[in-house]
Amino acid sequence: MARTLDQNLHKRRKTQIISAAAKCFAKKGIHQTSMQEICDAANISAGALYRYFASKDAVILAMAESEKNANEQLITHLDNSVDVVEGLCQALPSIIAILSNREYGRLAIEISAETSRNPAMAELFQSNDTQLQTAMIKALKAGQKQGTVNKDLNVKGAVYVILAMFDGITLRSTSLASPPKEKTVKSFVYFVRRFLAPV
Amino acid sequence: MARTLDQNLHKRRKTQIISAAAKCFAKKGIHQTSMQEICDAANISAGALYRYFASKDAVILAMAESEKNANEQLITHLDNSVDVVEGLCQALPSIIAILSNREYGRLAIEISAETSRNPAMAELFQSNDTQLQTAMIKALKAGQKQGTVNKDLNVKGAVYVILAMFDGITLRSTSLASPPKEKTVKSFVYFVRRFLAPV
Amino acid sequence: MARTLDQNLHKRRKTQIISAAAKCFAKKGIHQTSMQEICDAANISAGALYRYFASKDAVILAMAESEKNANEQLITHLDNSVDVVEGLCQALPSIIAILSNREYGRLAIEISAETSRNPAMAELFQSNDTQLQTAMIKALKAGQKQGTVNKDLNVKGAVYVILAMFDGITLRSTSLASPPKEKTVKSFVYFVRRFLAPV
Amino acid sequence: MARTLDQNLHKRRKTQIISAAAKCFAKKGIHQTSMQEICDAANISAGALYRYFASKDAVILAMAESEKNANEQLITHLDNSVDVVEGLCQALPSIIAILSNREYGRLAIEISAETSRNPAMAELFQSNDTQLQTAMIKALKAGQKQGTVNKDLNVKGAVYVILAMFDGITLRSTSLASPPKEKTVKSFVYFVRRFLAPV
DNA sequence: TATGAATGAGCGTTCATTCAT
DNA sequence: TATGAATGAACGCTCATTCAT
Repeated sequence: MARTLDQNLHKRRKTQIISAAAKCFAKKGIHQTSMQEICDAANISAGALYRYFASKDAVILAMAESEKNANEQLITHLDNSVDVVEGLCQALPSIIAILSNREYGRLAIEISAETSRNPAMAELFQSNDTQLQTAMIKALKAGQKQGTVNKDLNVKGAVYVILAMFDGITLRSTSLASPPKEKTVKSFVYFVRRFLAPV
Repeated sequence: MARTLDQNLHKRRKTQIISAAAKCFAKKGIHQTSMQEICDAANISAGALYRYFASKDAVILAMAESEKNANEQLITHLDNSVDVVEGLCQALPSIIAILSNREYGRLAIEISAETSRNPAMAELFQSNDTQLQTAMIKALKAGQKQGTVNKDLNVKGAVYVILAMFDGITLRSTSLASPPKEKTVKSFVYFVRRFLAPV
Repeated sequence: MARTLDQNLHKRRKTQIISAAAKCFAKKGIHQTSMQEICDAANISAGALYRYFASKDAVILAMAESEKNANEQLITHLDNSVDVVEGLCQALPSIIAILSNREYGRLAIEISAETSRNPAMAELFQSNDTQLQTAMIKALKAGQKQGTVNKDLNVKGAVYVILAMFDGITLRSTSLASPPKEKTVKSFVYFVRRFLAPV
Repeated sequence: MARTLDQNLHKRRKTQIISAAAKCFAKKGIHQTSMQEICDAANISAGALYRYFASKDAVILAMAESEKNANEQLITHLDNSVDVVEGLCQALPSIIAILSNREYGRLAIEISAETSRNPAMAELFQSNDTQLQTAMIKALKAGQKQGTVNKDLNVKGAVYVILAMFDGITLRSTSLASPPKEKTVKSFVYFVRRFLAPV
């Protein structure tokens, strides 16, 4: 019982720290955020933070790990759709909404930047991405068998194109002043349908 | 005359510093690069650097400014093509090659990250992007008149989609272990043609 | 009775903490050892430790106190010998063995270093040393009466010389890679006999 | 010229830092002295100190290196004496005076403590000691040939005994309240003569 | 104009000690 | 009594920036 409480507390504290860190990182960038700022945001002392994370790098990594939820949502969505293309097209507005969320986007870019220099982050990113790719490839191949996806499509290439598009949406909507407008979203839907659906 | 020489020297020194900074930023990230590292890479003393740039932020901004060349190349290319779609499709492999260049990509991401927090950077990014958007919109509209571009296309949306794709390529090829393979490039070409060309 | 048990427990806990501390101090040095390390070595919580010792300084002092056993052994030995010189010479190999024991030596040096800065430690050291000096002086004077010790000897000075030699053995055998070899031990015996025995 | 000035400045600053550090280390102990305290004592800023020494460990090592002068003085003295034993006996009072100097002794003990845990320090100590041993062995063997040193002596062992005695003097005079008195010094002289001189 | 020594605030991290449970 | 989470000051060290030369 005490054990359970302890572990709960431990998890709660970690979550509390990670979400404080995520906010700070999104606002100021990973390397411009000091541990003290994270502590302040999480309402704990510096010493306490180090009971839960061994270093700033560990906080960064944990934050990145906790960001993979978006992917998981998308995968679940794909798995549950009867027609991949239509499923994706219907989901697209809300996917784009997530991708263009300011905090999500800034964090994604910070993580990307970190990825090219931190091996642990790179591994994490790679494995997340592979998971998403695999799920999409499976869904598209199934679609090709079903006849709901263009049979001439190079599936791997198509997945790359779509994921690049997603990443691009994230990058642009944080760098630019405003997120994609409704008309733009429609263009994305149009593109995806035209690209994936049978001719 | 002496004045001209002076100004030339001044410009050359600035360029030298900026390209040293760019290399460092790509290698270690903007905020993990110290001014001393830039000085060393540029073969200049700390005191001298500050004669050319008022602060680290000024160096960052100047570096970002110097990175807009890629855009200009693309714009020139579009202007010179008779058929936008075909022109773009032919240029695509080399565009993708540029976008997936490791140093270019890392710098682009660093700049993106900076953009969401530094107003001067944001303005710069915005203006570069608008320039590119405008050029592409113009080219696509011309194409629609010419009959080389699908008339049903929402041109602004299409441009957003294509630019997102470009940004996505950059982001993915620096975060992932390897740049897009030949087959993937073909998928991009296939997509652009299918998306833009008349039905 | 319960009281007695309690006090026994209390003493046992203290001993347990002190010997854990001694091991840590010898391994890492007093000031590079954290209270947490002592707690871990003693299998006790931080809170519990502070029920037995008021501060780290108190632990250090108690550890130093517990180290005076070596002296007591030596004193007992001297008291029991009929001929001081021969007694000492026979005991010398095992005394040297104790003095050159790595853990003992390191602790002794740590304590010495502490002694020059901590008045309580200094007092402790002084009193231990005085006790040993007194015992040796007494033994040597008795020897002079008996005729087993050189009558020309300035007893106080001789004791200083011998104790310095002991301390030197300790210092050298911890700083140097190896303890004194058998031949070296013989030299010490030769020296002591030549120094103390009647001409 | 500028070069020479620079190097002079560099050396002067290093010396200034080392002697400030030595004072601090003697007063408070190596690990209880903060870099800030050294900076304050040397009248420079933290940043400046790190231009001259890469780390606290580097300062400690340099300080230890600068302490080997005492040895060198002794070696020179031995080399210049016609009769080793008499030379040593005459030098003994001033050697003991050096060894019992408060700052020298405290530093020596700090260095000893450090030696058992820091490989670089151990190597330094070892090499200094070997140098001194070698010089003394050479001098004693020459003495044996000359007839001024007891021929039965195991020279290596004798050197060990004498050096242990020196170290012991250092250790005792810092731990104890007072340095050895004149009578004690006489005992040392008596011992050395009796130990080394021919029977 | 160029140099590089100097500054000092601020960084990530540790640890003796306290105290709610 | 025992626990171990929490504190916060202080640590070793870095770095953007300044300025005497």
